[in-house]
Amino acid sequence: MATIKDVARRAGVSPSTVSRALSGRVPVDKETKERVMEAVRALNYKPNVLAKGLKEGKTNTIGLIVPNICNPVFPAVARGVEDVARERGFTVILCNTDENIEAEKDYVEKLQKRWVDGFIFATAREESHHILELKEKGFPVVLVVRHMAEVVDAVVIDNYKSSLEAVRYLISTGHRRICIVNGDTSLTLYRERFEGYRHALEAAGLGMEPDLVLDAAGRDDNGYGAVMAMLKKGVLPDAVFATSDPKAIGAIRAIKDYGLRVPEDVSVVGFDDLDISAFLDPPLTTVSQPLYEMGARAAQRLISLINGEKPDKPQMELVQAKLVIRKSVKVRGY
Amino acid sequence: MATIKDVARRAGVSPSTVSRALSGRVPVDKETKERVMEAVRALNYKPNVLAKGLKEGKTNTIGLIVPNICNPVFPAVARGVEDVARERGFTVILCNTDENIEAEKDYVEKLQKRWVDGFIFATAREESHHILELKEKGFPVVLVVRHMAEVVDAVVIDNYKSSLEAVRYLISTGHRRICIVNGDTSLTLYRERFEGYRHALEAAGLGMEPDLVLDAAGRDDNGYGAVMAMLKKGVLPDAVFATSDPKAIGAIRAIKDYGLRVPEDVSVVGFDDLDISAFLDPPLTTVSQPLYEMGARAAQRLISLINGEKPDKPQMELVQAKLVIRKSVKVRGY
DNA sequence: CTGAAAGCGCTTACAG
DNA sequence: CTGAAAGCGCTTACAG
Repeated sequence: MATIKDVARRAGVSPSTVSRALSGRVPVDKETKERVMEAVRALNYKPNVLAKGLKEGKTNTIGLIVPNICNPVFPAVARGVEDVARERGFTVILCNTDENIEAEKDYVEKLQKRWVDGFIFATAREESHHILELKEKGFPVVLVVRHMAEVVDAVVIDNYKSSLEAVRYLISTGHRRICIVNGDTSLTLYRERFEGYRHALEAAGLGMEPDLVLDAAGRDDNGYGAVMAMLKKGVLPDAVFATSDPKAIGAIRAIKDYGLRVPEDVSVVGFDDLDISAFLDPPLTTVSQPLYEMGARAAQRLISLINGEKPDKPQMELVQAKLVIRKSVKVRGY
Repeated sequence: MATIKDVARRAGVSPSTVSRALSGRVPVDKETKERVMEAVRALNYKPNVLAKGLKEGKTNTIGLIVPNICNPVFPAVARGVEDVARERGFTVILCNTDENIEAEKDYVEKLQKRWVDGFIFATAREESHHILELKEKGFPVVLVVRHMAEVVDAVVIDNYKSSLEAVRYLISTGHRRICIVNGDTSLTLYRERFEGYRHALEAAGLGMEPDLVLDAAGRDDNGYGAVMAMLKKGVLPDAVFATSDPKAIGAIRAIKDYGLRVPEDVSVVGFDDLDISAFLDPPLTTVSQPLYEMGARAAQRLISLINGEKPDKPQMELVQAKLVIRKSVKVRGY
């Protein structure tokens, strides 16, 4: 636990000089510097980040707020964040909020007090006023996966377009009765995916059948129940568009348990492209989100903000999602 | 950004008194305390954790070191850690090391210098001398998922026993040619799982066939290739014991791609019980690891250590894993 | 180029 | 019960 004083003593200089030699921002006599470095090595000196942070008012730490790291979308995002953070000398604090805004506020308050230099939120909702407040206070904030209006920097995909494209693909392969298994529509992202679905149908002159619009909005709801209930009612779609891969997995399970085949009887398209999705039965055709890249970019952006870059206006970075075609969709010869 | 001085001024007392009123550890006049609390509220004062940490030599922060949060075993562990950490007023820093010992050492060195009060490692290997060193220095350390000899506290399952039980189940359901798809045997945990396999076969008087011992040790190797290669060689097991669920998924995919059915032709048992495993086709029979609980217990243990509890000797906490029987194993009427 | 001093925001022995 | 002082380990204007 050598301190700067120990190093100074050993190198025969003052602590100030040690500090300067280490910072590199101030000219220091070459030979002095060498002596300091020598002592640093000998003592295995590591500056105390706390003291440094207290003095400088920053800690090189960022808070990453996710709904739940167990939701398979977020590990890759977190990994992207952490990789660029580390590379730039930052450390990341992981916070799970379970979509609970009060819990999130508490967390943010706790971390904010000079603990953390900025936040990445993967939890944004329309009601997330605390995020706006942070931003207004001048606190560096960036959003990922979910965005809020245009007022806060965000790294997201174009959910509307991706969903539109996925449903168009289903239509172009001969599907006419396309069911959607949607998530929590209090989230913009799921509303956008729904709009993509709606417009794709509309553009093809297909009406939207209320019976084919399913909900799987709960925390661990993967749509199995909703799809099974639909089937049991005798409603038979020729395709299911699931707005997440877990929901696609739930839908496939329900279809099979009901005694139908995927994709021969019902095609299924997912959204996410999780690691396992290529290994499902059948391998899942799905919208691939570049989750790692989104995390990485969010971290880059945040670190720029922390380093004092003042962009004229918040920027919404769109990263490219793309439909990955595997085997869960049958080309129907209508 | 009110500081303790602002509060003191407003309450008409000294900063020392504010500090004492807030700590609760020292008697303070009731009325004075009220005035202080009043001022705290009015100013929305939050103590600066950095300053506090600098003074007290602790930060209420723990480092969680995992190989890769994208490996689906770790999110649940992380969640368990974070939940109990938060409850006890701690914050968790997430570190991914990709099994790279040098990267890990760097990380640990960086965090150690009073940044972090203790570590939870999910990355332990036999070569992890730095973990031992930390421990020897008196730094609070606990291991989770993987353990090291008996010298460091750890929260793990009995991998040998769980694996033994799984293979016994396969034997008791009439399987005779049981293939194992094993992971990286430089990890104790995979060696233990292998031993369980070996002993179960031995106890049943079944020889171990080298052709049925498969390796899927690489980072993203889920065994698809190894199983497919075996099948193509004309080696046909009646069951596959996969030592992780991702490997079970890879094995199932390979078996099906080869034109065989699961479980009619080949049964499959996994290990982990991931969230999706119940929704695979067929729903996977697998050893369920209580990952969340393991994380939670590891955090409890670590926080006890941080709070100065000095157990006579390191403790290896065994949590219970259990075989969950679903539909990927066929009872064969031999 | 370098040292002595002040200060970041707290806590805690030391007096009273 | 309470205040003034010292100190945690750094950094950085201020002199020289």
